[in-house]
Amino acid sequence: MFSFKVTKQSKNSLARTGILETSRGKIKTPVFMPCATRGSVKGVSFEELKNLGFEIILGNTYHLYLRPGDKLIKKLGGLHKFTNWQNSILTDSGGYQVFSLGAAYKSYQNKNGDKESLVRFKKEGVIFKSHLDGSKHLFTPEKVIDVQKNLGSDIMMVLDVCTEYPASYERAQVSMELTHLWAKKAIEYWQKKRNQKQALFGIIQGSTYQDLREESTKFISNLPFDGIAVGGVSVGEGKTNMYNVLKWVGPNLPQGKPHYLMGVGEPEDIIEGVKMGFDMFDCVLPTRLGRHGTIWQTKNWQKFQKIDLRKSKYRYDQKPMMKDCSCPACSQGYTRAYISHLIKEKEMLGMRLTSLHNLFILQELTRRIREKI
RNA sequence: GCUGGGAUAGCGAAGCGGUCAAACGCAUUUGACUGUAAAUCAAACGCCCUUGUGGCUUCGUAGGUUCGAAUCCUACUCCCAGCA
Repeated sequence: MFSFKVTKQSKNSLARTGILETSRGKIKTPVFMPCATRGSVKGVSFEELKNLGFEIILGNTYHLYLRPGDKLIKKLGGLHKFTNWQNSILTDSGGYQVFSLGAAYKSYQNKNGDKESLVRFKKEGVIFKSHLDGSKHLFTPEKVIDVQKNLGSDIMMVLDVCTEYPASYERAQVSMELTHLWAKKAIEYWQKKRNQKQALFGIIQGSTYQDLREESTKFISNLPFDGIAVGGVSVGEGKTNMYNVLKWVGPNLPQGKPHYLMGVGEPEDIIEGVKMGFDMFDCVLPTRLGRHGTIWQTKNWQKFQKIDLRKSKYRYDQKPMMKDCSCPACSQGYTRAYISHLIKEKEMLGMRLTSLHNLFILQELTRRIREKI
């Protein structure tokens, strides 16, 4: 089952609160979804996620398909049973990997030292070379649904072409059109193979071009998807460009469906996204920044700043990561000095504590946003 | 005391006549990170500046050989190992 209900609409902006319901439970929106790309939110246990209040996490089709394999996961009872995470799971399609493996081809070298691309586009799908062993794989819109069915996620994403930045108009257009073709094929395939448990979201592309974004919004919104996502943002285009995209797309999204801003992000970006009518967000930043030693701080939950705990000025700093913070790390009395030491020593605990803190920040931010709306 | 081995930038450690301000690793500093090829990556790291196929001073100390020395020779100082 899948449903979405808007519970409150702000008068000042497009912001709204809602309830997303999957067969695993209800999710209050706006929501931030931590990334468990390979079936784990790096460094954080599911109990901790649950205690932080997260109701849905993200998995990745590409990664789980390669290892341990969607067939294995199916055999072991699906991703929820496999991971022991009993709340909702959204799986990304692998479209972003097409982008990130493709964009990185310039720097990729094979065994012979030659540069080669890991990705090749075709009309029916995309041929990947696994970053793990170089083996070739074909992802089609249909195949990606099959894989996500095997994973048993609650929300599936269609295969899209995540356009890199900067992209020429022609390139953005071609990518968008392929995305649309795949979206159509996906929804047709899904209608034949539909089950009652899973939902399917479409993805809008169009890079930083207003007419393309508007066209894509219309096209994707007119297909019978359960939710609408915006992709191809936070790919290096910068905040101004991204906020423009939100402005072009946000007001034109179908009101009754959940709006998902993919790959975002920074606390300020989430605030901006909510104002433009988005309900769902995901991002690797809280855990990645955390592992790299950077944490978010805020005083008023409007403006945020990052501090890098690797810096030596924190060596003697006995304050918690953030003042008056009730995250599992700060509230237990862990100091900057200690965490700084752990990070520099590459001790796992350090990364865990910073990840927990950053995840808490986003969870608390969305909670406050919901309250405010 | 004798016999070997050694002393290189913050540390470890290459180099053993020219292309050496000196590989590499660590540490340090700075920067990046937005649907995770990311517990990662990039840059700086003797001193100076007009930042360059730039200038200056370095490879235990002091001399010497050589057009040219971190690299060869001599003396000295210190370290380490074995034997007395």
